[in-house]
Amino acid sequence: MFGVEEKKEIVKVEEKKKKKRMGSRDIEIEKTDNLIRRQVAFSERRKSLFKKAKELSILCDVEVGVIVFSSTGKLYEFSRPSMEHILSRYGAEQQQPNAQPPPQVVELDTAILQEEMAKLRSAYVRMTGKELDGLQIKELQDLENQLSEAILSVKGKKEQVLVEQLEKSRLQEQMAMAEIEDLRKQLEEIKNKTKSELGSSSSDHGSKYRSLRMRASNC
Amino acid sequence: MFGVEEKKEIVKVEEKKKKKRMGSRDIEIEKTDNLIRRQVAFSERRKSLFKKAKELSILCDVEVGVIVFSSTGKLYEFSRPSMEHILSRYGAEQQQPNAQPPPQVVELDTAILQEEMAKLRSAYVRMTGKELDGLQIKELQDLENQLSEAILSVKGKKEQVLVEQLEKSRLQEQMAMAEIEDLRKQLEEIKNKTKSELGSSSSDHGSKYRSLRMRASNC
DNA sequence: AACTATTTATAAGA
DNA sequence: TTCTTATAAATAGTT
Repeated sequence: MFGVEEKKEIVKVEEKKKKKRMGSRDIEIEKTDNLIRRQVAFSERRKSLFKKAKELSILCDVEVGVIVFSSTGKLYEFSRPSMEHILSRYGAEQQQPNAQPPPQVVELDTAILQEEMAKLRSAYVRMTGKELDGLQIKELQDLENQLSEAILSVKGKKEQVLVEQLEKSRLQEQMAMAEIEDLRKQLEEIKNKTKSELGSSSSDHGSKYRSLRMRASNC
Repeated sequence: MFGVEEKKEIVKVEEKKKKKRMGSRDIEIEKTDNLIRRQVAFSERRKSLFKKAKELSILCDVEVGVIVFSSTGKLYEFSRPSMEHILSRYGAEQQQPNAQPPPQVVELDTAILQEEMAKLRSAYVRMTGKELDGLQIKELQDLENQLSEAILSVKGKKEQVLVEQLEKSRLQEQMAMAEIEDLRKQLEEIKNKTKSELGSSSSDHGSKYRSLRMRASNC
């Protein structure tokens, strides 16, 4: 019955009949005139904002968090999924908005540490005789000298350890020999005592301990 | 001319004429069928949401923060005033529900790095033959073998570098000799030519070049 | 990105 | 506050 053009005409006529009603947003004007209007607007717009946020999150399958503090200080919020999740992710994405001045410092430390690490690794690798390309004769000679010193030092230490172990062994050996001697004497005494008091009983014990003594003194 | 009722009728008629176009939101339906549509919708709705948030904050003089994570993980945000301020206030209002994973992670990284660093430093220092206390004979022997290999490797590299330098020097020497020979011949020609065409003029040039030739052939 | 038909959102007014 | 209503905006589906 009525096409698009006709409808547009109707709207125009109505604009003439009615005074400007404006379901409009003339954002530029801050703080709507009176307090009542502003509070109403806040209530309605807040509701709409949360509704839009919800639609966005569901329709587009994304995560949304909205926080609003009214002029009276009251908190209103919407989030999907939890605000905790949203803020956690935000905090991870950014550099932790509230608090934490160290992150920058820590990062710097890490960078420095990594640089030192690289140098140390390089020095170590060269000490193993690898990655020597690009070194000058002088540097190679220094490296060789350092390695020679190191090898001498290691050989010295090895010798020292061996000597210490030897001394330790000898000491233990001597202690063992002393104990053996002591035990032998005790046995000798008991044997003599037994011999004099009784007739003849266990007679072959002596040879056993003598052979042990001989082995010990042989070291 | 036309009242409200008439207009409503017109709309009804148009609905019959046109197929369902729906500038509608049938939120209930998740994930708009195809990907393209969803991405477009996301872009448009995100923009609108931020616009609405801005209008709310200005018009009603309130604080608003909006955080959006797209399905690809990209972060979009709007806030008035700063998000830091909003989150700080939110954190104060709540019991600080947003965690601090970053600092912990960073600290952990630093700790790990420092531990690696300590190991590497220890290995390096031992390669220089220092701080060998506490090592077993077996470990000392392994270290010595490693150092021996390293020193052989370094000596080999040194020899290689020296040989290369020597070859380079010889090549340059040969080139220099060839050039000298060439120059000598040229001079000889000029000398002969000059001698035959003119009488006697500059006579002491010959000795100079002969001495040069002798030096060159001496290498 | 631009267009169109419709649905929503919203400022005023009651 | 809440409801109504005229109008501006937003938006799904097309092109």
